[in-house]
Amino acid sequence: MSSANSPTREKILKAAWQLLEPQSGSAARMSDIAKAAGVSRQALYLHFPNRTELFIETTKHMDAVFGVQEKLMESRTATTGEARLDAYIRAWLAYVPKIFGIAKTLTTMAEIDVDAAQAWDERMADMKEGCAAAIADLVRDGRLAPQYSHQQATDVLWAWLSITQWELLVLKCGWSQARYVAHVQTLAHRMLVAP
Amino acid sequence: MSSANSPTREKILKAAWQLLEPQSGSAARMSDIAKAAGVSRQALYLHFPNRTELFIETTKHMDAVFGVQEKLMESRTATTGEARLDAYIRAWLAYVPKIFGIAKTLTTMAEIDVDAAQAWDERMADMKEGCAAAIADLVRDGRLAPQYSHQQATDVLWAWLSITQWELLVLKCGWSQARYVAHVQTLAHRMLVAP
DNA sequence: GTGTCAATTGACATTGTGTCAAGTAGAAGG
DNA sequence: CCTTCTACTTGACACAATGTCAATTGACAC
Repeated sequence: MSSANSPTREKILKAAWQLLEPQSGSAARMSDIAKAAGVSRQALYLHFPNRTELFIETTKHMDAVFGVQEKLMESRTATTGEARLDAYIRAWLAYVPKIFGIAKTLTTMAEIDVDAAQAWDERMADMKEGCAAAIADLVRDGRLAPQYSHQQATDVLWAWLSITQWELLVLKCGWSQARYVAHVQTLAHRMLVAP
Repeated sequence: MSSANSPTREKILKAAWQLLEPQSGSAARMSDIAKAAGVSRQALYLHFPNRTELFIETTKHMDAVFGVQEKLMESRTATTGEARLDAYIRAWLAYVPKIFGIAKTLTTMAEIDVDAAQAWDERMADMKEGCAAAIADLVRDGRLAPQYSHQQATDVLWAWLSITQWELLVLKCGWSQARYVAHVQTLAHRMLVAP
């Protein structure tokens, strides 16, 4: 397993990341990653116990590089609940295209692999907390639409921000990223915010 | 490949269907299906060229048993566009829980297998046609909300009716089926139908 | 009876993951 | 200069799952 930040480990993570990029078709085998990283296949197992764990660590690595947590936290600085909702939607959706490749891979693996499922669920739970916080501010301002409970509003916002939803409209229907963000924001305002 | 409706073929399809049922964890190997069907593993290859094709045929078999096409067609009999929209949403969402297991399996396989991807895409394209037809009736009645084009309205309705969206709210968030149907219908009315 | 057809049996190739053991190269330190 | 430690390589192997192949069985029809 060796030290947490060895250059070889970095090379492997970088290669995995690159191979999971949306365009490069998701069949990233251990040997592919090893070749891309310029190390032996066995070196991968010196740093990660298995394929699943390698991909989980890759997502953590991406999170660290992009500073997701920080970006999502910025939405906390908004004064009104509505502004916070907008900021959160914008910040999260800006992140989605970057993580799409690995997200798809992990969710696919989650079908069979319990660890992958758990890692993914945790990730989605984190995102949901952000949704809940934004809705909480809306409630505080007395602006949550009356037909939704706090919990239900959180649930639907979370579902609208899901990566699969982004995939359907942006990748399969060809919407632009900008149009998609505008769409979700409209949706959130019209359905969740009281007039 | 043998004849299209032999009893063995039926047994295999039934076993595959049963093993792909949502609750029974999606790891359905060829040997599992053979055992469940009470035939040898090789018998599967006498009726289906490979695992992908077996699952594709299983979905077709389910469609036939449930009579999806007919049920979805019934929404055509609605007189107003709004009624048709409601009917279509209701008919499709009633079907989703039944096909969830195989849907998940096929979409997972689609990540690696081109044939599975194509079969799934075709299925989703069929569903989208139903969306387009409902929206067309709305347009005919002059009731489509002005901010959406015909195409965009079709796209969003299609995305809302996606199986993954159902999965998020019903399976992961624990919404009841009835609440979910009501939610999507509210969404469609408030966002797509002009006041 | 004989032929035919579906199904079984058992062996095998292939691909990918993960494990293991022996060997190597280089840096650190005496 | 020599040892020793560590990270990495090499090559072999076990294992699971898909898919292929050939020989065999058994039932039914003619």
